[in-house]
Amino acid sequence: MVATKLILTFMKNFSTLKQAKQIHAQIITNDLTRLEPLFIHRILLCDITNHKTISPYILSILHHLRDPDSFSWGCVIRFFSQKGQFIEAVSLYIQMRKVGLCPNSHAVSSVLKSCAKVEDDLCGVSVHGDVQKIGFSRCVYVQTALLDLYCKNGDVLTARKVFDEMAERNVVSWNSLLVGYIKGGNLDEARCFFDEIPKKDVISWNSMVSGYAKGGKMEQACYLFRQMPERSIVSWNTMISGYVDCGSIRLAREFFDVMPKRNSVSLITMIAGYSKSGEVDSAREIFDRMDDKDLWSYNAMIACYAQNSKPKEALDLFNGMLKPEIGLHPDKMTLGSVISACSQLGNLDQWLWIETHMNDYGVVLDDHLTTALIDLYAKCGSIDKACELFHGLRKRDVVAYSAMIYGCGVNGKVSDAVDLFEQMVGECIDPNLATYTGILTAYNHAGLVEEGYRSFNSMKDNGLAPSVDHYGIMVDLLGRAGWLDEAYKLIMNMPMQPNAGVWGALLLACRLHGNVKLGEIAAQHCIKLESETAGYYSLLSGIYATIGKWNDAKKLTTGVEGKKIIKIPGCSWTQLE
DNA sequence: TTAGGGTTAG
Repeated sequence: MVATKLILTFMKNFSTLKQAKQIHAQIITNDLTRLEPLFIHRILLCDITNHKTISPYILSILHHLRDPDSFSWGCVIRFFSQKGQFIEAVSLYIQMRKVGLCPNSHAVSSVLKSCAKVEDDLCGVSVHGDVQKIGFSRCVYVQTALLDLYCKNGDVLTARKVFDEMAERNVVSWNSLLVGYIKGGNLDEARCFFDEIPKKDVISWNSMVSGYAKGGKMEQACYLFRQMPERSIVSWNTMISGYVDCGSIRLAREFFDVMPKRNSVSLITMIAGYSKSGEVDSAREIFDRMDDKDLWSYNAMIACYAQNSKPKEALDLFNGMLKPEIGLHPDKMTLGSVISACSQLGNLDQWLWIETHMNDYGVVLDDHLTTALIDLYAKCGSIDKACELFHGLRKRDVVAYSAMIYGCGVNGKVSDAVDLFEQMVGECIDPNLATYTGILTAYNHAGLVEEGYRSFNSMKDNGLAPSVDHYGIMVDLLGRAGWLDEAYKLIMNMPMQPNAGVWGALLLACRLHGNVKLGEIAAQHCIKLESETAGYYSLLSGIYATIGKWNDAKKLTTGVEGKKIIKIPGCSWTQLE
């Protein structure tokens, strides 16, 4: 009975890893093999929030059983599957099969769900083989999990076949296939299927509304939403998210304001929406309203700052999140935004500090984070480290190549940038706008006008229309090389309004080459667009000074002092603080 | 066993 008591303690009383370790040690020393299996199963089925830390103990308990049967294995597999540890669930299933045990329906339906999540077609197919061999044809749970797996793998035809052959179906079977049709992109077909569902529940309705919302068909989504016999928080959140995705933050807010009950998803969706539309203050207002701020809320707000050029605020919030009174651990999402913020500030130190805590956070660098780091290291001048990370990537995509090309460009390694560009095209990866920003920057830094021009003109061959930033780089490149008239002509032929960056590049070039006529034109535009920037006045005054127009030069300088215009410090990739 | 929220390059 001592052991029984210990197990009950294990189930109810641990909230820290230390406690779990102590209780586990007691269970092991009391020889668990003599316990009734029922108690073991109760441990596994109990709801433990701190599941990651107890996983090793669950495995240890399984291995301490003298002769674990298929029920024990099934419980453990279900535990891992329910707690989101899908790879572990699949690997346990494989172990169980190796031991020669026949899985029960719990084990099979759980492992099918896990297969769907780990996106391994092969393991799903082999479990399907088991299903047919062992014979679960009448088990609605197993059959539904199977059809869901095929839906998630994008094979709706096979899913339909499973559905048609099912001896018994419930609403989950219908919903699973409905989502399969929706994910397949054919909304009309999905709608016909939805209309056929004999007893729709709120999930059927939500799925269909979400299908319309994700497909950008908000009118249909709204029409269906109004017809719903009952609505859950998810229904409202789906509508909000749909409006956010199509850029209608005002309509999203209307739904948000009238919904009967809100949860953290509602708030996070609004934060992301405001972030997308650049309304950082409104996002912060929502964030401050949240009572229980979890990791997702912090991630949304930190991402909002990072995406809206407020890197300092992003890092402040990140550091606040780590304080003991909040005590949250960052995950991959957090670090992605934090690295982006570091990169914008040229602050490598903050990252180097984070790196020493990676083991505590339990975050492993994936390709996504590594790509962000390539950008960070390259911008901070550590091009060799960036290169090392780039070569360690499992798969190099257009983002990784673009970051690396840009990194080579700003570090004066033009031939490396060109090689990478060609290598990328050789791997059949299409360059995008950012790739061209990188390669044009490289040509610009090296002063290679003709090569730059050729590359700029080749953008349209790849179906890309240069953005205002690409024009800015070209004007800079032409201007620095002294081709001022060509640069001016390029500006005049731009399909969009030139911004202060474009005119500023021309102004700088005029200062370098002492061209008063174009310099005055450029300065006029710059001042019109950004009158508070002092740099333009001093550039123009510099042009006057080089040709001896001292009075004009002086007038401008005193004008600046009189107006108290802000001087923007020279831009550099080193930290601005 | 099914539905709603986030991350990388410029």
